[in-house]
Amino acid sequence: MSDRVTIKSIAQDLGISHMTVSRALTSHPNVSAETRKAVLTRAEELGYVKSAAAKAMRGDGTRIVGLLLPNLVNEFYARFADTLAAACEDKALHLIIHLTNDEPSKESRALLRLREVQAGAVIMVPVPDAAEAASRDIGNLRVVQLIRERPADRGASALLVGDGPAISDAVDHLVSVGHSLIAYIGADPAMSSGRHRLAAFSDAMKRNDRPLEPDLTRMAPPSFDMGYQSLQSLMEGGRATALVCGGFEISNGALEACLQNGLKMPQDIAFVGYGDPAHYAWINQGISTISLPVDRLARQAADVLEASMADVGHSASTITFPAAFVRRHSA
Amino acid sequence: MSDRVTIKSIAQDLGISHMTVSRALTSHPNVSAETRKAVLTRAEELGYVKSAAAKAMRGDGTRIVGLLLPNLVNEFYARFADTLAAACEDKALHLIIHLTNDEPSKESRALLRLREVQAGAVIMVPVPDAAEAASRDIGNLRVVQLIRERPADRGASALLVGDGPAISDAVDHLVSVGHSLIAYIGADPAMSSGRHRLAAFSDAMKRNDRPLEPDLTRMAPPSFDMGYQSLQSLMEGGRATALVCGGFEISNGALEACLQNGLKMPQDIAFVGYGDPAHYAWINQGISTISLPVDRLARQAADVLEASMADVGHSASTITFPAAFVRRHSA
DNA sequence: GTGAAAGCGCTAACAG
DNA sequence: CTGTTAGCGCTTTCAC
Repeated sequence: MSDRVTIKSIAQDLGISHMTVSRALTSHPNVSAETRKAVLTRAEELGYVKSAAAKAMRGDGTRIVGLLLPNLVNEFYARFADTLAAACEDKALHLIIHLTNDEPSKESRALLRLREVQAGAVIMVPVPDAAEAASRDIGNLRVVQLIRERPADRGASALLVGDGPAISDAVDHLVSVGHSLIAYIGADPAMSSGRHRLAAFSDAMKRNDRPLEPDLTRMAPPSFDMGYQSLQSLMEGGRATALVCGGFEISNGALEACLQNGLKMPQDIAFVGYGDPAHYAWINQGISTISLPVDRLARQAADVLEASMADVGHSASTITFPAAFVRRHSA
Repeated sequence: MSDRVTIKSIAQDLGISHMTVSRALTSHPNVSAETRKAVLTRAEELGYVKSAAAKAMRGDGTRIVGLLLPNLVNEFYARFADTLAAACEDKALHLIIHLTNDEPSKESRALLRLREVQAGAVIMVPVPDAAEAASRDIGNLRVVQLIRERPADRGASALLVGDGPAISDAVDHLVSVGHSLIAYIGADPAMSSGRHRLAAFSDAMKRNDRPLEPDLTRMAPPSFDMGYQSLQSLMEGGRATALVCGGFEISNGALEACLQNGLKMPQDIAFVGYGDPAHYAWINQGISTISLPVDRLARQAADVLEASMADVGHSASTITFPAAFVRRHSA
């Protein structure tokens, strides 16, 4: 009773060869209608389930894809995973999720595991301080980088966000309503995304004759805590009247700090977040933010995944989606 | 170059038998130190990764576990998945996530896929209207039911939430501040969780001499939309002065409706949500809610998972975690 | 200390 | 239309 039901056991049960069973089950033409019916019926009764392991070993490929994210708590990542998982459901793909917590060692282990189960492709948010090792970890996996780009990984596709114009809009807006001491908290420039966002902010400030002040900028590996702490230290400085965030976690952390400190936005500080979780619209009569097209990113990711599962030739592509400055009450 | 690196290819490369390679790689005693070293070095150089498929086919078991959730957008599910995924990371388990959207057909397909890849166990939030078919779908998977209980699935463990006392506390509180027309929106009683929550609400009302009014209760399969619509129709009725929600999605939907309608809480309506997403604390000066111990649930889930992977004997257990009424500003 | 054979479940390639 | 053989990558069992 507890033995696995295989094509052989079905064949034995029916007194035929296992090949006939295999053919019947795979809709192969060369099987008589009645044999097929008998097989199908018996398979159903016995609760036959084909072995993915056996298929994989024959080189037919698993339909496993990996998703590496820092976490699932941040709503951006959660929404991305949600949409991607739904798409995988449709495309009959198995989605294995690994959380890296932005730690290189976890990223390495996750990639290794994925290779063990012969995942065909992986969508990943590369961890910030990518050691050289990373490119070795990917082996023959098709890689799609999300949000952040790690040029070292050759042959990887990338799904990025063009947030320069949105950040620029945010700064222009802040200046237009009278701010001149605008602070910025962002990822450290080691990452492409960190560099680009900082550059966009810096350029916009310069254009408005407000050159970057080290005193008003905070850069480090991005995290909720980093955002929280940075805001605290900024407030201790006592100069900033406005803030632009350059990262999801950072934004949530800084916002939490503002709320806990009872800061009125935009009176005490004009706040521009990063990413647009559903609840931002309802906090403090609306948090202004840089909004990213999560769903489009995820759907595109699903398409890229499927394409890279099918194609034999690497066709690394980089697609950039535009972000937008959404003005609400906090700035 | 693109051929898979196997113990055979390493063996050939080194001019030895693949068995020796296997032994070297598995720390078997009977291998000379220098052979082992040579093998290890070469394997590293070639980027050898052991085939999970081959191991699985030998009956060694994959370390795959499944997680079936309605979605990942609701913060409760996202947090649960996050904590569980982190725990799986530690336990070297592969976590495959399937979203059911509370549709029976998706649940069936997800379970089938999981059986194909020989997942050892699955944690699932059973979909509401479980046809009889469901129990057939689980095959030889170890099942851990989360939040909702489907008694039909024999031998399944369950991780439930004891929210009766918390719901009771919420009602008592509402009555104590003068409410008598208290509405309830919850899952339909077909599900155990729906029944229990309704019973708790009903009992508490009775105890306070406020028998249940059909006019003020809404029950249906739980979803964001259902919560949203139910609140609208409740408001059209114009009688309710307070509301208790009996479900995650319902709570979010009803809250969205309140906010969009510009309802002041608790003045226009005293609102008690269900589940405690981080942002509830910051919306409308704080949303009162029934708070669930997500992290404890997830950690327990991970432990149960690991236990059921190891054990041969089914030891179905049911564990109930207590919920709590968290009073904030909205009620 | 090392190797050869067998078999896990499945299908492509040949026989009949 | 149906059956036999072989082999995917790995480890267990039994030689040497």
